[in-house]
Amino acid sequence: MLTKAEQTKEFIIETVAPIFNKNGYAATSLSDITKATGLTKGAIYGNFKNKEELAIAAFRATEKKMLRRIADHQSLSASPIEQLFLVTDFYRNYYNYTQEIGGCPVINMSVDSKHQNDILFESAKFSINKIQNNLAKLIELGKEAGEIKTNVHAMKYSKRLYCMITGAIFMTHTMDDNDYMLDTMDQIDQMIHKELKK
Amino acid sequence: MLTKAEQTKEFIIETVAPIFNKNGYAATSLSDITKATGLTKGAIYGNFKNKEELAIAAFRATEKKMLRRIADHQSLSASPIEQLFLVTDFYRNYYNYTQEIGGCPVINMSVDSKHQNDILFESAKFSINKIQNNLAKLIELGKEAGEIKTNVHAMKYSKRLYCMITGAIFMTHTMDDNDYMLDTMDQIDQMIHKELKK
DNA sequence: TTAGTAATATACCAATCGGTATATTTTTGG
DNA sequence: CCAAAAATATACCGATTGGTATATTACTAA
Repeated sequence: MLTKAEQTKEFIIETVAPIFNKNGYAATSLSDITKATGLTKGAIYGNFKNKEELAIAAFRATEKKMLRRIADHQSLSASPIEQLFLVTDFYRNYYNYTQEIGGCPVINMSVDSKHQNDILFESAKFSINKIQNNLAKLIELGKEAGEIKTNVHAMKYSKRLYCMITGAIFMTHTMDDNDYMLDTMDQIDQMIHKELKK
Repeated sequence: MLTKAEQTKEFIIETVAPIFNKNGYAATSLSDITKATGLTKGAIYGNFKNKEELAIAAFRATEKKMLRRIADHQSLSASPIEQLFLVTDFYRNYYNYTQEIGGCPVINMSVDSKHQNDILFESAKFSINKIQNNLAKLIELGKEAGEIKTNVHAMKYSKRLYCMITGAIFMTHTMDDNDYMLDTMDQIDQMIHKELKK
């Protein structure tokens, strides 16, 4: 059972996460935070050392949820190559999902925190590495399962895929046009069929 | 001949443009601006209505320079398809170029201004449309010149190319790894050879 | 050279910033 | 139910924010 304090802490994080994600660190003020939560500065600073720590906690929570979503969707199949297709499938709905939380947390955080806050920037990089490693692992498992050509360079393709994905995320959000995403995911699916599949 | 006032105005823009690009709008203060220029608030506000107008002018200047650079590089060949290859060539050096000015102005501005400032956000979108239209025009000219298959959908490919490019820009800057860019440009070159070239 | 004007500097404004010390309320274990 | 402790609210802090009115300096045309 969560104590009252832990509940409050989680409530703050959940409430402010989309605000930080939308506005960025500098453009999110303590008054934005108190207004959104209905709490006072005393409550905020009783639960977090400072604004920076709260921003870090908020990003971590958003990231965790997102990675969980990918993992859950992936697990709909046990076949590695099918899981790759499930990843592109996940991103086909990514715009709809991230619109609600104020955009892609990884892209927003990277751009917002570069030149501003090393810890937050490293957090964004860490997220990217996790996702890329996940893709690379799927490719390796696909090789072991005999589904993917053994001469495929897993990390090279993983980076290539995620690079295309981030481009699609950015363009989709900037131009408010999910076709960028759909077209890119179709491209990646074709790539898997033609270049990865045995 | 530029009057003294026009010189000052241009000096301010040139000086603060990379600061806004690096830090974003909210994280750039008037004191950052006066410190960097060595001028006082009186001089700044004598030349610009407010911080927002200065940020707009700064972005426009950066964007203009960037588009000029692409155009200049493109003009090294008269052949449309060769010009497409010159575009990928341009982006192979893009990381080096944009590092100096604090990152890609289009990506930074889009992420920074979304949910914050409509004029700035529209400026970023406008830049993207310019670049995409340029690519689409090259494809159309390539068709007319008999270099590119006539059944190629120009705008569809233009969007696809720029989508991949922005992904590469983002990843390159975030991971501090130009391989993302080089690999993506190689991919695009192959795409031009296999899918566009007659 | 000078008078008028344009450009810049100075000094100031209220509002807000992130943060804290302390008072008050709420929760918790016995 | 009660006392100790934990959590939250209140009231405040100095610093900084974007912006402005006015004084001063620099430029320009006659």
